[in-house]
Amino acid sequence: MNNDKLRRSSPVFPISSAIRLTGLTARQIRYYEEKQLVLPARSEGGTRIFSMNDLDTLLDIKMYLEKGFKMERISELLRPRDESIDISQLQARGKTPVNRSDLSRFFK
DNA sequence: CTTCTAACA
DNA sequence: TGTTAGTA
Repeated sequence: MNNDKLRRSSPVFPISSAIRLTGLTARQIRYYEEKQLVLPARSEGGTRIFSMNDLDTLLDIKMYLEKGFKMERISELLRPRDESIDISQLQARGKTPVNRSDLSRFFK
């Protein structure tokens, strides 16, 4: 359903949650935002609010960096996640959407 | 919590 | 290039 897409893109987590859930540092997360790899929303006070999609993206960034990918390459791999792009469009491009909102990803 | 600058390998 | 310390 479309409700899933909405829930997954709803900004709800503060950076402290993102830090604990991804194992990244605040600086790393801000650095990735600076590189446009993640685009968290902002609260009224100016703090970052992450959606589940953002957290998934951060986990992917972490995984790809461990595999030695350049960030430039990672941003290419992550681009298809934009909500403006439909799954059918992804398939037309020969790219497979990753399972999202799988909480087991946050634990090892 | 934020932003910014400078520094390191 | 990716990350960090120190700062305000």
